[in-house]
Amino acid sequence: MSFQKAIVTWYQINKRELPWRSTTDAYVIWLSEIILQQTRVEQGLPYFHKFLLNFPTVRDFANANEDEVLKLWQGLGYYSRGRNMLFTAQQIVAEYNGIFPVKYSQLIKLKGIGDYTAAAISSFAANESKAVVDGNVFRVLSRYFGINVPINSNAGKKLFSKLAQELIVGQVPAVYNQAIMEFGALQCKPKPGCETCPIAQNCSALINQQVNVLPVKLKLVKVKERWLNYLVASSGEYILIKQRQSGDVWQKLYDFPVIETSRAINSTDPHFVGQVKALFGEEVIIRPVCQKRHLLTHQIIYVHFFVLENYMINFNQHADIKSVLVDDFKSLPHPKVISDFTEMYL
DNA sequence: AAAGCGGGGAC
DNA sequence: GTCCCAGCTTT
Repeated sequence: MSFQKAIVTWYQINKRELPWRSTTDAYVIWLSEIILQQTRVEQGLPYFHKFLLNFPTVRDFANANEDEVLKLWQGLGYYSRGRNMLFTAQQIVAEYNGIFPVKYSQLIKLKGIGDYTAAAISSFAANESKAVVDGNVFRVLSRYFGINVPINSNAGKKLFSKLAQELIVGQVPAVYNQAIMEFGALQCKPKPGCETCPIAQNCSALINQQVNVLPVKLKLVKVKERWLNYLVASSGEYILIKQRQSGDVWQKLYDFPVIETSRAINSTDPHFVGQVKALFGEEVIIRPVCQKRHLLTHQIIYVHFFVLENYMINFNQHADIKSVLVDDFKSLPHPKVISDFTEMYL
C-alpha cells in the first residue's frame, strides 16, 4: 500500500470530529486556520466558536474595531494574528465584495496568510491540489523518508515542500492534507506511538533508529530576561493606563505605566524611586503588591506590580497615559499577566 | 538567514 | 526544566 493510501485509510478510522472539517466555507476555514497557527487544537477550539458566534460572516468581522478583536483574542497569544485578520477581513469586503477567495494565488497575497495557510484554505475549501507543510507534516515526512535536512533551514523548507507537493498528486487534496496533519498530531507525535503505527514497516526513521533525532531543527532561541515594574495608579473609580506600541511584545494591548529595569528592584531602589517621582510627583508613595514570572518563547519577564498613592500626573507631558474607569479598563484587551492581576486586585 | 512574536500542554 | 503546537512578518 502506498504511503498516501495508508495515511488516508488511517485517517478515516482515527480522525477527530472538528467543526472546521464539516464546512467548505472559506471564511470559516480561514478563521480556524489563523487561530490554529502555532496553537494546539484544544486551545484554539473555544476561540473558534467565540469568533464565529461574534462574527458569523467576514462582513461582520470587517465591521469590528481593533479593541474588540483583540479582546476576543485575549489569552491566545501572537496577537498580530488578530490584527492581521481585521485588516484582511476589511480587504475582502472592499476588494472581493465580501466573498472570501479560495485560490492559492489570491490567498497568498493576503496579510497573515503564508504558504501553509494558503494551501490549507485552497485545498479544504476548493480541493486545489496544494500540499500543506506544517509542523506535523515536517515530522511525518522527515521520519518516514529519513530526511535529516533541518526543517527550519531554507533548503529544508524547499525540500519538504517539493516532496509534499509530489505526494499529493493523485490524492483528494482536502482529505489527504487533513489526513497527514492528523496523522502527525495523533500518531507520529514528537513522542510517537510506533508500536501501533500502520506504516512502521516502511518507516526509515524506525528502521534506522532515528525516530528520536528526526526531524532535525536548527539552533535554540536564546531567552532574554527582563524586568517590568508596573505602576498601578487608581483612585478606586479611575485608573491610569497605557496602550502598548509597536516594537515590543503585546503590541496594541493595554496595560499600566511601566518602568523597565535590567535587574530586579524593590520599592526603595533610588533610581527606580527617582523615575517614579519624575512621573508622579515627589509625594508619591510606592507600595509593592505582587510579583510573578511570565514566560514567553523568547523572554522571561519578571513582572512586579506597585500600587501608587498620593500620585500626581501631568497629562500634557504624558499623552500616552490615560485615565479611564476601572470597569472600562477591564473591558479592554490585556496581556495575560495583566488580566490575571486585574481579576485578582481590581 | 535570523530574529521577533504568546500562551499552554505533554513529558 | 525541554520541546513544540494546522506559522507569519520583519529585518
